[in-house]
Amino acid sequence: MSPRTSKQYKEIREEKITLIMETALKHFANEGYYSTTINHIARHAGISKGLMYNYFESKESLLKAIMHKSIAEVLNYFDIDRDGYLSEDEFEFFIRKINLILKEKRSFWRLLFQLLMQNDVRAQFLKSFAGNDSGEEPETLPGPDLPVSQIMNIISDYFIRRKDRMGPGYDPDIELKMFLITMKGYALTSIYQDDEDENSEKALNRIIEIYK
Amino acid sequence: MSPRTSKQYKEIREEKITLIMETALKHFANEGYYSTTINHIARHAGISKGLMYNYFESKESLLKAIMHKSIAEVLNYFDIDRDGYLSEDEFEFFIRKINLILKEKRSFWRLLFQLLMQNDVRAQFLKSFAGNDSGEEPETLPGPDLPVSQIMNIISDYFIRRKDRMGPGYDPDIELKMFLITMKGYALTSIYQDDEDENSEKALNRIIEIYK
Amino acid sequence: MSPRTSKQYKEIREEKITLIMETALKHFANEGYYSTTINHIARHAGISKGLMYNYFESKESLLKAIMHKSIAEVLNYFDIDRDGYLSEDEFEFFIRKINLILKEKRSFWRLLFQLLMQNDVRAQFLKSFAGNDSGEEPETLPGPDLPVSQIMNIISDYFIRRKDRMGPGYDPDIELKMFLITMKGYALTSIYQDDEDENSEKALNRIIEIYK
Amino acid sequence: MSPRTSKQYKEIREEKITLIMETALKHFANEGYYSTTINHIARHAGISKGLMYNYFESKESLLKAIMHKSIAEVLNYFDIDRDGYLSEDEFEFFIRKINLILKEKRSFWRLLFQLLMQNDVRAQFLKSFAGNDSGEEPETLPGPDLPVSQIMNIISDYFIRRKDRMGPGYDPDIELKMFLITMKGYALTSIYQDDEDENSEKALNRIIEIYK
DNA sequence: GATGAATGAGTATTCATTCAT
DNA sequence: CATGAATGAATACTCATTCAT
Repeated sequence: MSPRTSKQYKEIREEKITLIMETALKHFANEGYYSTTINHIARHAGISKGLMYNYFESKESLLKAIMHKSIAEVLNYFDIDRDGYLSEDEFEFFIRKINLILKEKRSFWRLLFQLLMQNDVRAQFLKSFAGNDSGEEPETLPGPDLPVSQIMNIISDYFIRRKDRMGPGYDPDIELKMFLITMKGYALTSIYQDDEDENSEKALNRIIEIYK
Repeated sequence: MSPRTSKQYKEIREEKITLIMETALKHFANEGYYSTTINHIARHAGISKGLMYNYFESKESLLKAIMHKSIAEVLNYFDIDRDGYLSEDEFEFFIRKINLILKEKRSFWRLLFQLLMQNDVRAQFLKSFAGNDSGEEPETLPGPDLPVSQIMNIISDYFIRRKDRMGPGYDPDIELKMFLITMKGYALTSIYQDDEDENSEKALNRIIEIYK
Repeated sequence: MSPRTSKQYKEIREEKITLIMETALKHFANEGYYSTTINHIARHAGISKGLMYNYFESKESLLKAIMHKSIAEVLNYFDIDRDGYLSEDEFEFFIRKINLILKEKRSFWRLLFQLLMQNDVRAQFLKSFAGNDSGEEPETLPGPDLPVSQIMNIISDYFIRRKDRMGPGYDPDIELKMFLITMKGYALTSIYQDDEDENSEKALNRIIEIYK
Repeated sequence: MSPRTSKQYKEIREEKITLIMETALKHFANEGYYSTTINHIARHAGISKGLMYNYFESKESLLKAIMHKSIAEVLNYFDIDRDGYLSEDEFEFFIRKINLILKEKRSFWRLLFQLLMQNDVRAQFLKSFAGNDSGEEPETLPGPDLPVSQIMNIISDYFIRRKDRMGPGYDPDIELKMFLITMKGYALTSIYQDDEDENSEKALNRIIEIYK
């Protein structure tokens, strides 16, 4: 009956925080942020409503925490701190990585897409990301300074460099735009597809074939 | 002195119904269905809360009415009752038409995308459309018998026929899938783009170039 | 195309008033006063909502008008202005008359019973009828000075006089009370009985047999 | 510091549920179901509106819960599981018991009578009780299998057996009907009588005298 | 007289949030 | 740290009543 050490407490805390966030993310993503009640989350997480408020100030701050964390994980995944140069093989690798992360963090992506569809939320996101000349790919919430624009720059560079390999009439801006459109469509298709599809795999290969 | 004729009443009614539906659509699309209150809609439409309920049974039935009408308009636009054959030029025309309708009915598309992101709603939509082998492009609500699958078939045929013009290694299934992915990405980009972009026009031309 | 005479107008007015009151009474009685909406009444009477307000100030005043009229009719039926003496045959006649009027004005009675079950309404009724020693049989609404207590007195007298015919141990107060209880029960049974029942007839005869 | 035990929680819950139901019953009975607002109930119960909805899904379900419980209590009171035989003394006991329960559960009876006066509600009640040849004494809501018809049968038997003690010309059907009418009238009089009346007591004795 | 569109006060209901234990 | 009873502001919805035509 000795009291728990503060280390144990910390573990419990973190465990619960993770549990709450994961449960919430799943339900936010599937049933929608507004339709998901705190009660619902608490029940499915097997905890009490009150406990949630021990860890998160409000429903909205829970949402923000989830987005923060997810975005950080996604960006981490891309290991951005590199030289900023994308070789052809790295480009293919990059796309395949996106594919993986789409499947792995499907709930997050669903939630993100969902949130971006509301004007006020989208506006807030866009403010968090300067350097995005076309408003393409706004990615986050009141996040910290997130290097989305860095990624965008690297990709942009890739398409500019690619000009050398492609024939005349190649317009990097258009190709970049087409690539972004395609990836957006691919993402949307992927995260709302319930069963794995072999055609998806083939489509991904085709995308690589076209834009590599 | 004497009461209005029933024709006059009908006109008033239809005018108000249109006003309400358009106001609601705009706000549902921009602020989200759940975030938009009936009060908000009424205020912006310049009418009272009560009047809305003279014409629509509930907030949800208002939503359904909007979706019904919009879907009907969109499908009408495509003039489905043709021979079911899509020539190359018709294909281009078709894509350009989609582009126009995306811009013209932006609010509807925003709302549709938004709704489709919620599992239960999406499920309902998908049930309304049989013959859609991949679950692609589910389009409606408890709509009437809607020819979305017909359109899908016509497009599918187009890509199969295209095999003759393309070299070996051409896979109609994959090309169709790629086309759908691209159109989805294009649509998503288009309806959430605030200002018109010349690159969009060029991207559309590129899409036609690639899939024609 | 000559304008209607004021006499014709009056006829129209009275016709409509009757129509509205009868329709309202029917629905108040069957679905309850609160559950019956003005719309409902208007629709079933085949008139507009507005017209109702030409003739009645409010829903409540419509109710009061109905009760007034019905009560007047019922009292009329009893032809009170007699000598105040009830012979044995007149007593039987009186009971049979009640039976008839219960069946003829079933809707009114249903409504009356219903209203009397609400404290505030009942209180208002009781105030309208002084001279009612036991609070029994309160009968009306803000009616004019209605001779319910007169009737009560006549009946009371009847039971007192009856003492002579009955053996010792006969208590007029108790017999009166029993009679009132029985009639109340008979009324309740009668007005909520959908199909005519031969036993009802026999029960009525039994009541007469007992209390004559 | 530590949360309440689940036993404590249960107690609190049950206490509040009882409080809400009793408050609601009182007001439903006196002011009528429709005229009684949730706000009104909450205020008089000294709780918030919201709490009511923690325990009851809706106003209607609160009503149903009240009826269920009351009916169960009333039936319990009659201790139905006996031999199905009613002796003369038991019959007297039975009537006196009814008298007691009328006074003890006055609010319930008022509410019941009130509800039975609305066609749709009455219809629902009647469906809950098969085997009731005359539609007399319909007693409940979507109740469980309630032995009202059992009671009716026992009473019916009593009146049939009584034939032996009574002279010729005795008709059990009519006597039963008369008894039911009388009891209905007695009940109605009793539950809407504000002050206790010695004549009531005498009337009850008279009823026993007549039908024993 | 007659109509029904329009209003808004009132009602039931939901749900994030607080807090005593 | 943990619980769930309790709150009340916000929201959808109803319906008697008004009024321009």
